[in-house]
Amino acid sequence: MAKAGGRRTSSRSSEETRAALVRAAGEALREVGFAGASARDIAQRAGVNQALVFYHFGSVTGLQLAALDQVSADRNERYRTLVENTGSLGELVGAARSMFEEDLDQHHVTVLVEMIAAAQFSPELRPEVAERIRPWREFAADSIREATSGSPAARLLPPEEAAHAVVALYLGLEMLANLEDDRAPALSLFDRAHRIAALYDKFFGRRRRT
Amino acid sequence: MAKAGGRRTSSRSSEETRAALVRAAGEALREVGFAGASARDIAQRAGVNQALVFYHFGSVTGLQLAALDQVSADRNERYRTLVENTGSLGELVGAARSMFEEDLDQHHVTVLVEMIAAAQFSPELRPEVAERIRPWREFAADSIREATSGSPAARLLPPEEAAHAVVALYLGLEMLANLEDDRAPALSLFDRAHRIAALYDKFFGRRRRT
DNA sequence: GTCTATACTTGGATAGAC
DNA sequence: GTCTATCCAAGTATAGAC
Repeated sequence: MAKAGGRRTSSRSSEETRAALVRAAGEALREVGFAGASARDIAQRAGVNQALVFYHFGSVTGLQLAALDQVSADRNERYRTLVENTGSLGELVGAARSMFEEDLDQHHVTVLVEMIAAAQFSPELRPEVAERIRPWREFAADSIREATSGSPAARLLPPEEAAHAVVALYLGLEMLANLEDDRAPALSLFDRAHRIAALYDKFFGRRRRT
Repeated sequence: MAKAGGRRTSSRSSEETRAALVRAAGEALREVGFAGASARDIAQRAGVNQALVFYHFGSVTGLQLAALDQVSADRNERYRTLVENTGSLGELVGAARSMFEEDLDQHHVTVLVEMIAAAQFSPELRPEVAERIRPWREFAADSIREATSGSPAARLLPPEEAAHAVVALYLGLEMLANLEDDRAPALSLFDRAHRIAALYDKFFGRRRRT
């Protein structure tokens, strides 16, 4: 409240510094991983002093979590806009393929995997990371539910369970693609899935409420 | 050759020391992760001096790779014995479920995930880790190929591609189960798959060459 | 809020005695 | 082959000046 009105030249930072640090932390996680994303490394990327990491975020992991937050929020928004324009299961798979490549190109999932791997051995980090994955699964469940509503598919495999599998598969495929530096196997799988989904759409579905 | 015959009391180690270190490295990877598996930590678990890590394996990562080697070999053998007794797709899925729980209980896949996550940012580690994953995928492909031979399934999704998906899914499910400390969603998926596989067996398959 | 300086810790790696 | 001792690098975190 008292901040908005007053002097501008001197207090030109704080919020900006925090943002720069979060941004730099994300970059560091993408480029040098969890282990390499030290306070010194991140601060240098942000062009600020190392001590500010602790002043603003308490600890390095605190900052890393903030970075994960941002990546999660960005990705969720992006996913929503991509999926909003889909009306059939086939289109949904197509959107997933786009997301997959985009995530590979920009190493978004790398950040996630790094944090998950690290959280495995940090009791205080694990719940935090788990919390940030939940939106992914809920979003997947919603998308699947909508695309298969009114068809027998939901009886064979409920959307919530399908979503769990989809998220796990997505993570695994990204890991393998990064590890082997080859996205072809994954893309080929998306194409298979697309064909099957199109077949599915032919029999059921495809009733948009315009 | 010259070693087997001679004195026993003094040279009682070397090979044993190496084995103890490899074993301890695996334990460390399971319990404290890649970052926590330092030369000092591992040496203490093995009950030997820290310097021996470098004498025998050149570097810590060298030792960690040796540990991954051992885990990979152990797991592959175990998988083979489990799958050997399966003749249908349903039984294959059942075996996979057993492996999944066993891997969760003993944190075998954790080791793998830690190494994959670390390899992402280590140009010399990446090919090594990738090399050690290949057997997994080949084994999965063989199993699937055999269980679906002579059926139209292979046309819809070739065994090699299915294997890629299975390995990715398996990795992802283990990661999520560890992260959320809840294996129920994954087990429920295995049960769904089992039901579908049983259905599949009813229509095709089930011709053992006894 | 931001910087400099510094205390403290941990870990990789090697030299040299045994 | 194994141990002790040690060097050096890098990292977290804090105190205190600006």
